Amino acid sequence: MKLPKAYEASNYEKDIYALWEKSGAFVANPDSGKEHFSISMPPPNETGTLSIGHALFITLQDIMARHARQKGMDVLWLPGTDHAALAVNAIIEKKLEQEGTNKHEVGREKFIEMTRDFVGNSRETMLEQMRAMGASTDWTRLRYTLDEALNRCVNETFVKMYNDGLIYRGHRIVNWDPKLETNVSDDEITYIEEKSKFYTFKYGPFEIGTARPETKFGDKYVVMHPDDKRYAKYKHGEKIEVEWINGPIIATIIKDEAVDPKFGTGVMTITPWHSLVDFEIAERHGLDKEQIIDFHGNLLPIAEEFSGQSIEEARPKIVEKLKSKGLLIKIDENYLHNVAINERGKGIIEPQIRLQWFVDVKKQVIPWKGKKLSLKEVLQSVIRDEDIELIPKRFEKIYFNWIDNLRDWCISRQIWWGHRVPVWYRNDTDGREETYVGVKPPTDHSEGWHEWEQDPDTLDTWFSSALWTWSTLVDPELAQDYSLSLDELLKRSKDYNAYHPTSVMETGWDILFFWVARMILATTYVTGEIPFKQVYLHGLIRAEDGKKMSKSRPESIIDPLDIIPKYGTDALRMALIMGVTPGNDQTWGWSKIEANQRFANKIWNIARYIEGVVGDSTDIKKPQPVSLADHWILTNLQRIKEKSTTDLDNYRFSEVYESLYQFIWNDVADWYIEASKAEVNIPLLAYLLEEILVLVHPFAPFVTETIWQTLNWEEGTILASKTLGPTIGSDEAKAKDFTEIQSIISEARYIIKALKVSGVTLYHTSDEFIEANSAVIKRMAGLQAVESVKEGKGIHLTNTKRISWLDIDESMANTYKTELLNRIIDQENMIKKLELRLQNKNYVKNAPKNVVKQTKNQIEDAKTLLDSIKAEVERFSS
RNA sequence: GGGUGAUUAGCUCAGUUGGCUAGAGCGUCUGAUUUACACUCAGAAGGUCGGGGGUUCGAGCCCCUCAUCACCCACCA
Repeated sequence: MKLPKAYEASNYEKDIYALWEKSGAFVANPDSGKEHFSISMPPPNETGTLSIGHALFITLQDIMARHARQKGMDVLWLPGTDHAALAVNAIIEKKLEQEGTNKHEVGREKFIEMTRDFVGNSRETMLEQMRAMGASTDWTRLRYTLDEALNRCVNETFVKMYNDGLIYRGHRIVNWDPKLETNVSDDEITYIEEKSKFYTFKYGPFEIGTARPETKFGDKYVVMHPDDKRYAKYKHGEKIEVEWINGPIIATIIKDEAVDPKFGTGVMTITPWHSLVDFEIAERHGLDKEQIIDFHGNLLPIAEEFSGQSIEEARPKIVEKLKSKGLLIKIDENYLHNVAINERGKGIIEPQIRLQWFVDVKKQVIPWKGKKLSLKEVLQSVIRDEDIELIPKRFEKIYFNWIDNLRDWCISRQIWWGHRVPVWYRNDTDGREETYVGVKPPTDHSEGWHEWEQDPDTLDTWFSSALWTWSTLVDPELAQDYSLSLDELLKRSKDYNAYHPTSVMETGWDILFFWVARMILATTYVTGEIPFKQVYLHGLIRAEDGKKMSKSRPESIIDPLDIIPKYGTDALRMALIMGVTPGNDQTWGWSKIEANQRFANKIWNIARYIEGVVGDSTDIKKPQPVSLADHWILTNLQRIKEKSTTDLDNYRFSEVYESLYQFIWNDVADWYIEASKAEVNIPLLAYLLEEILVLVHPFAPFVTETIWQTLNWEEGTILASKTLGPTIGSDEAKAKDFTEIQSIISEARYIIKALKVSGVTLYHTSDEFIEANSAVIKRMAGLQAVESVKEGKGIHLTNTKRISWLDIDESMANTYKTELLNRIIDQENMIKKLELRLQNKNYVKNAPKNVVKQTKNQIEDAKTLLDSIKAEVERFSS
């Protein structure tokens, strides 16, 4: 025997993966003439190692890819990694900090070099981990967001948007992170609730509230709602003199509807430089904006004596000063408010006005379905018109809500790691300035002008990931030819034409806005096509206690690399699939892993048994059903194949997994193989094994391929390349007969067990059916014998119409009699319920005919059963 | 403030457009067995599907409402 007793995953997995990779089975072939199926792998951030979340998405996508291959499609699953600008930058800066230095000391060039080394190592580790997970990706098409061709796509997109007026540079309020010294987008911010002091100050005739007195130095506008009757006597634009922190100032009255009259006193002063709402008020009325806090979080000279002090240092002193001037009215110690922090790096956000690059989401210049739409409108249109389907559908509502709140997208970042903004500036000696926006740096040197200098900023990571579905399909060779326009480049790229739009995008719902929406935005704009037809959104994997896995609780984190060597990749994959549903989080459970390690071993042992039976048989190629069990298992196989195909097409992974589990373990192992021990059909066993291996392969690729390779029934083939074929025909009536055998066996087992007897014989009165199947019944029910007699006494089987009884003394059967009496009550209740249903005229009138017919059949069956149970009880009583 | 999801067996979860007596894994209990597998087999117990109301011949599933938990978005000076 070639297969050892138990499946030890770690002995095989590496070799199996190497075999697949060498075979080229995962390499897409656009010229194959087959229907194409393509998925872009969401490129993991190059920040170290893969997590259990990555393991989940690799498993889901791998099942999709392998399933498509089994249907005979040409599959491209394109792998890649993301440079993850902000996330990586934060890691490097932290490292520098630990080494007692910072990015300014090491300089931009050295910093980027360090980062390159770091991501290079991360990348290698992560690609190995993807292989360990069994990812059937096309490694010949591996991509990286900073590849030259992808970088070109980024620049091309930027330039195209700039020329269309969709990208502009402007002084706008942004979310400034003083810690990482960059701004971040609205979506990268999270809020934490904090208790802080809320101060009320006297401001001329008004009372104003604030949690941030240190921003108030420049406040010279006092704003109230135009309809607020309390302040009707103050006119818009009216000037009043008020005593303030550093002496008297002239304040101007502004009426604006942004003020909530019910909040506090209904009056506020504004700090346009450091608050979005204030900024917008200032914009509406053309007011001055003044910076109070610098980009490191310290006060500027406007604060006079407090200049240069940090926020934390200055705040109490400022309050003290206002108090001493008699301007402090009260302090609320228990004020709850939300503090904005940067998700990466956790710096506290200080809104600041900065000169930044933005994508205009409202300008209507994108040709879409014969109209000119804005980016925002295109985003809405593709979902509303069902060009793109979100799975589950409920995320559409969340998606629309996000778009409704969408503001212009700030795409420039002040970090060093990433795609440089493709814009250059130069001055001439008279101080005039020129700007150049282009895919490649400008090369001209004009008389009287200084050299061109590139904009120091880099682009938001999501700007480059937004192009991922198509930038990865651009031919890298062609991309070096800058005489080609982007349109021509796409047109001539074979992969782009074959694989775009991609079939499905599989990713976590947590990056629906960051990534999915932005891919739609950028791709519809540049290519005129949607990036994908469907979006399958998976949930988070929570720790065993139901809480999020978090670095602050290291014990909560499950590392796939700890699990794989011990339990095997297949066990991990199936544990992740068990009970998974789109959009819902799942809780980690060790019992799932253990259950699936056992399942892999079960498959192994089924193979091992069949291997032994098949031995050196040569005619295993012509399987035909003979016994009732043969027909039954083939009928079930047929059903399971159809079901798993449609279910997988509809992304019902958990259901497919579960029905395969039941089929293999219960039907094949516990019934069919056991029955085959009484009546063997060697070619059919071999056929069945092969079919099972193919069916489970997408879920458990390693154990199935290992079995296939070890058995080596078809020299030189690999299971990963096998397609699903038609099932051998079977007779349904015979299959149904086998279920009757199952009833006989189950009932016999049950009685024997309940009465704790052994060495029992089953008698029947020359019943041909039982006679013909006596070997299977005897073996599987654990009987001494199955014999035909003219008459006799014993405990009768009630679940079958065949007259048969077990050779057990009726006096032993009191326990069983109670059981029978209970079953009589059950059956009578059931019949009553069903008859009531039939008596209901509306039911008969409205329910589908087959449902009504089913009910009638049920009643008949129940009555037959009831009669036979009653007869048995009678026998006991007499 | 607006929105979403969850609530089904002791635990973790499935349950497709409403239609057989609501399922699985783990756990529990009772037995069996040593050449496919103790990573096994046979069997059992365990659920008024969060509460209330409604629609329907029929509701775990649809509608209303309440409760608890989790999450998302917006954000107030």
